[in-house]
Amino acid sequence: MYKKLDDTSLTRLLEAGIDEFAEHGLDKTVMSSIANRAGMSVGVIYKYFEDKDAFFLACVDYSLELLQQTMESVILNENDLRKCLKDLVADLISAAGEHRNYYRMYHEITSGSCGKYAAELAAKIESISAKVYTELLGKAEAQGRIAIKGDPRLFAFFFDNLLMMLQFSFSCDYYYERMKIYCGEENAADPQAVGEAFVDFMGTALGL
Amino acid sequence: MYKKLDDTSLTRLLEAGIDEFAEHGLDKTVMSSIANRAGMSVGVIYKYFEDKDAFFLACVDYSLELLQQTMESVILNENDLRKCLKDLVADLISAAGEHRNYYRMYHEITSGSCGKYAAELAAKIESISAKVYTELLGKAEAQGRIAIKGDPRLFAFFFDNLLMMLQFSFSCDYYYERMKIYCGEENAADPQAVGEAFVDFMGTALGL
DNA sequence: TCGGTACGTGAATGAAGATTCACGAGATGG
DNA sequence: CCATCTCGTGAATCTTCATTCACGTACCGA
Repeated sequence: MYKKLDDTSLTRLLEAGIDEFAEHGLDKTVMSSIANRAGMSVGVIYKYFEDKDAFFLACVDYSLELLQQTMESVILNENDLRKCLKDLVADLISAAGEHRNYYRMYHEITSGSCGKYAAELAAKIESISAKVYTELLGKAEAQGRIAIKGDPRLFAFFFDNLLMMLQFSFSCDYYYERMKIYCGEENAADPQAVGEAFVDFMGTALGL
Repeated sequence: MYKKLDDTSLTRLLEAGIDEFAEHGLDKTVMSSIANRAGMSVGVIYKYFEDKDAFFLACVDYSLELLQQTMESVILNENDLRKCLKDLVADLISAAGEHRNYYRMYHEITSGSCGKYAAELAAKIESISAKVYTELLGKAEAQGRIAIKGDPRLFAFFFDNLLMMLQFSFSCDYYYERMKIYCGEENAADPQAVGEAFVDFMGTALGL
């Protein structure tokens, strides 16, 4: 039963890969399960990709593209800093819930077994978020609204750390459990509430 | 060449396990390399532990014990809140550099391939840090020194998120690369400077 | 319609590594 | 000093995949 791959099939394959990798991690994922899930045969993966690692990296790229789209759709249409921040946080938190697996992929690459790609991947991902935060902080400074003590890069770093953890907390098992322990089930079940608390927290830190 | 395991040998085995797991991750670590590194034979691991997973979990427990010792040695002898915070941060950051591998183990368990242990492990680890932060926040409130808006658990959550990321940044490859990108090489090479910036940041957020 | 090519298929192959187990070296105790 | 038991050893076994490749179907151009 031969079936030619149309142009959407590659996408289907990548998505199957993302689902499997997000669920089991790079090493525990079995190539033939990915093919199964995508409704095609293992061999085809090797027609398009060098090996498992290369395929994994392609899946990472694909999920990053989607994350990037999410981020870019957020920031550009607001003037009020606080509202801007609020929207950013709300959107990212709901994206984390909706596209759980893309964030799991993101988290997966931070793990030890991707060590050899650490530098390369960090550079690739940073280019996404740095853009957003530069813009955000730029606005704030232009408005003379914020009081950052010291190196603004460190400030951006802390901010992104927090935001990243929030996203992981709503997409990865371990961090979700951790959040429940810290904040209680009620809060963990109410992403928007956590987002608002975070905006308040950042508001204070920014001296808003 | 038979050699009886004295009481320190188990420790040696666990430490070898931690080193290997921290370096390669759970799945990529090879059991016989661990035995090699510990100077004994593979078989012995299976005399003491059910299987690879069980051994890994034992290694996690052991590294958590050591992390716990670090945390407990910090907080107890200060009255001034800001100094207390400062010491905590400085100590945790240098611990992250010195006991890199314990933190890598900690990070390893957050990854997808440990999914089935997520809840169990989160509970175990939370019991360590919650104690410290409860104490810290308790002091602050007693002194009427802080102005926490909203649920204090969320505040503790954000605080720990930040601190955890700082520790990962000084111990795990990916996060270290990321920190360099955000903060520049100079800052990444100067843990104490980053720690101080963080204390300032938290100081503002706390309304100190 | 026919010959030839392109490409998906999935069973077969090979490697890697977790786990086992028959062995024998030390310990113990009489 | 011997008999017996304990327990570490590491080569052999057994599984689990990643990767390959001989095959056959669909497509294309003539």
